[in-house]
Amino acid sequence: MHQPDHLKNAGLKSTLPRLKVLNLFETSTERHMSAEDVYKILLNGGEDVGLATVYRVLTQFEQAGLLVRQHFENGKSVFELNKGDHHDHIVCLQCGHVEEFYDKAIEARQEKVTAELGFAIREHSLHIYADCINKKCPRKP
Amino acid sequence: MHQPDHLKNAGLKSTLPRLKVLNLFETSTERHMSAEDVYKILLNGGEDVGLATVYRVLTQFEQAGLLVRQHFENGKSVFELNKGDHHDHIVCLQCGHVEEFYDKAIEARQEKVTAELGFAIREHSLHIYADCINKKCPRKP
DNA sequence: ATGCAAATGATAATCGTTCTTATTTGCATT
DNA sequence: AATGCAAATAAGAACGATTATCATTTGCAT
Ligand SMILES: [Mn+2]
Ligand SMILES: [Mn+2]
Ligand SMILES: [Zn+2]
Ligand SMILES: [Zn+2]
Repeated sequence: MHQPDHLKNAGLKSTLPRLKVLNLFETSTERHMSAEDVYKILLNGGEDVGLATVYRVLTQFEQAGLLVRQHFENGKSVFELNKGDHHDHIVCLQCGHVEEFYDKAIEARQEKVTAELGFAIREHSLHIYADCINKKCPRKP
Repeated sequence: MHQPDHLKNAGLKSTLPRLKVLNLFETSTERHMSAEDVYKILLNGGEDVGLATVYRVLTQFEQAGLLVRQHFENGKSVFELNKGDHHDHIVCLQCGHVEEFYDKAIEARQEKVTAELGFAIREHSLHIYADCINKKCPRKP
């Protein structure tokens, strides 16, 4: 789907580390990954990159609009491929599984409430923390 | 409003640092303050406490239900007096001003959406980032 | 093939927060 | 009011996530 061109278009040279990181996001089953996640997965896959480079590249991809950054409550930034949409997140408190959702009614009410209070809305984050009733919830630490 | 008894009731000895911190939250015009905020305000007011103590006390107050912790996007924890309610936040991107709101419709939709996806909702955070149209928005750095 | 700006990666530094530990304090008991 | 002691404090070390520094390497236009 994404090709090296995407990097060029974003004004980024298509270097090995950047291609590795982009490829990981395109092929991984995990949509939401932290810098540490990316670093470890690449290392385990025999691809070695520097941790500092991973951080740098993730930020560049965010600025280029390739990735979107999320701030969950565990203190670390999590990134995901930019699908061009907007969605909110449900995070399982037991296994960390992340589910995405979009609710038109919620979005509309946010606009309304914010406008009524005299603000011009720019962005928002709605994070729901829950227990997934999934029988296979693996209770990841 | 709160008295030393509140500390005792929470199983906390009424020590000087704890009384200072509690009093600050009760009298400050700023409802939402970080550990660093509390520490600096007390110091400027001639009350000296250790920064580590501020962190410890804030966490204890949170556990005792006296304070509520918020995670905004700047990476630092922010605390506010527990009014016993639930509310969400609008943060001005220009001046940092925090406005509180509660919208029954949003809360209801969250329950519904989450249940439909097979989760049992525990908590959530909704943070709206906006520009306040306030003429006196002081554009704090 | 050559040159060079841009990118990398090892490491140091920073920031918010927590931990460690010697000292002090609240407070119940004489 | 003096004593005893568990609990709390404060200074600084330690920590985890992230960013900055800078010598070396790489992509890529010539
Ligand atoms: Mn997502
Ligand atoms: Mn609030
Ligand atoms: Zn789960
Ligand atoms: Zn403002």
